[in-house]
Amino acid sequence: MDKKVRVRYAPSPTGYLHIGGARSALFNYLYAKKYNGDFVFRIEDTDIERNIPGAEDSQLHDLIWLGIVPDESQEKPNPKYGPYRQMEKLDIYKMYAQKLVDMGVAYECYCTEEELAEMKADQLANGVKSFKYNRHCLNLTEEEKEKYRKEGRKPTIRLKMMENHVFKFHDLVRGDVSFNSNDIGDFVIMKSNGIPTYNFAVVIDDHLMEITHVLRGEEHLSNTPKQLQVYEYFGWEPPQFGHMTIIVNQNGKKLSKRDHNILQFMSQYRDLGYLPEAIFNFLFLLGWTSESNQEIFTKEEAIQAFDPARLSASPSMFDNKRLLWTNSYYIKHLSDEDYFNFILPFMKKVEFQTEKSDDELKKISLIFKQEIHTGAEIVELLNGIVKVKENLDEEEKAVLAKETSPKVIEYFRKSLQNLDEVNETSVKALFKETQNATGIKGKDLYMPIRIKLTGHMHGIEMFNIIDILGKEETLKRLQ
RNA sequence: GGCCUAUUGGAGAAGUGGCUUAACUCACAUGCCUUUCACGCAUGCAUUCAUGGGUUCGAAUCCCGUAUAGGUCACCA
Repeated sequence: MDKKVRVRYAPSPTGYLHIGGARSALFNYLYAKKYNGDFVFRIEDTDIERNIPGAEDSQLHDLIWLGIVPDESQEKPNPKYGPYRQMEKLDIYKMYAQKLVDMGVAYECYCTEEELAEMKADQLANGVKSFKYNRHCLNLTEEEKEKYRKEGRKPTIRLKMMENHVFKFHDLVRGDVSFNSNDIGDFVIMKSNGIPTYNFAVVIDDHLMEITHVLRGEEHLSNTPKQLQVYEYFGWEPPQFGHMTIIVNQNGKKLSKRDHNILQFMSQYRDLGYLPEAIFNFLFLLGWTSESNQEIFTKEEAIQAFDPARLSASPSMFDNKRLLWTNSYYIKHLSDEDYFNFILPFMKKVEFQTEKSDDELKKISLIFKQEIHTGAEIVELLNGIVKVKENLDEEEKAVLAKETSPKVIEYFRKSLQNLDEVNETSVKALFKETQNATGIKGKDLYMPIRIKLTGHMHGIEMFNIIDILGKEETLKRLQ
């Protein structure tokens, strides 16, 4: 019987859920669900200086918001596989590192940061093509070690790479990939503070947690041989790896925190009124395409369709416009009830002239359902109606200055005053009546009134504007 | 610099030797609808697959070189 599929998303709690992190979590999740496996959420918190309080909880909860719900996490531990924080397993790493030392394939290294930097500079100066640790401490005697210790030096533990050994593996995304061990220097597996490095801790964790498949960012591709070396020494079977391409911005550069054109964090999208389903769908198609050219996927459809072999091996550009399009699609297809629940918090930010009941708000919200791309847009659109734009531009002034305009406005205002009920039919009839009485029609008829009411030449239908403003405010503005 | 990877329109991309005079979606343009904008609908948008060679009856698809871009070479993950 095949092993149960187990995958993981393992962020370091150095920040909030990032768009790229969400994407790798998504693909791992899809893979697990497609094969009825488990999706594990694990914390890689070995860089104690960069950890941020609260980051691990927000990472987890933003993921859940997106619909990517872990089967195991620090909140839902399985005793067989926990703990889910690396800092809670320090003894375990220490024990495995010692095993490697005892096997003679790992050794203490007493070199200081300065000595290492000097070594690197020397190698570079002597035309060495790639920097590798020179194994200065490989065969240290007990006396030499003791001497270093007396100087106050704390050792790291380095893994001794095999000689001329080819690490070959089948990458789920890229196909067969191989590296030669000669290109890789002996790397640190335990830092001098007793905490394991990433490349060591992942291996121990993935093995202990029985992880079967690892989909991760391309930046890990060249870490893979190091990790394979650890697997090899322990005689463990490595998981299957797949390296996804990175996300780049419009300039083809890797997404960085300094990129202000692209929102980086999930919470920012939530606050702006993006729907989790839309982001899920957008992320799904960032570097992955379906055979059928389908563009809109429910979660279930995505699970069924997903195949890591169809992940693109070339960088994916983050296209804001496409995200907007996807989100507006999902907004349009919300039921009126769901739409209202989604949009209400945004509408509450608008200061209407008169108090609005939920029913009234609901009616108003529906006017914009086909139009908005994000929840936050409705605030802007409504404010454009609720507040008259103060400085008219030349074109707008010209419309009001036209000799026919005062006539239209005056007649319309008076008739409106006598109107009992304001609704679509009655307002339309009013325009008809104004047209008949003044002999003015088309743009000359509608534009002056529109500009008088909102200050804009474009916007939603007039009866809706009047409805939102209320009769009293409308009359005031027509004065 | 070493190692690894990628390169199809404005963007995401399909394409794995003949069914491709390169699908589909977004963007863009035009037209229809409409008092206007948006929505919706219709139409248009790569003689060409980074580039130079080669293999083949036939190449975007296979091979080699060149260019460009990215990743990595930490006691960061």
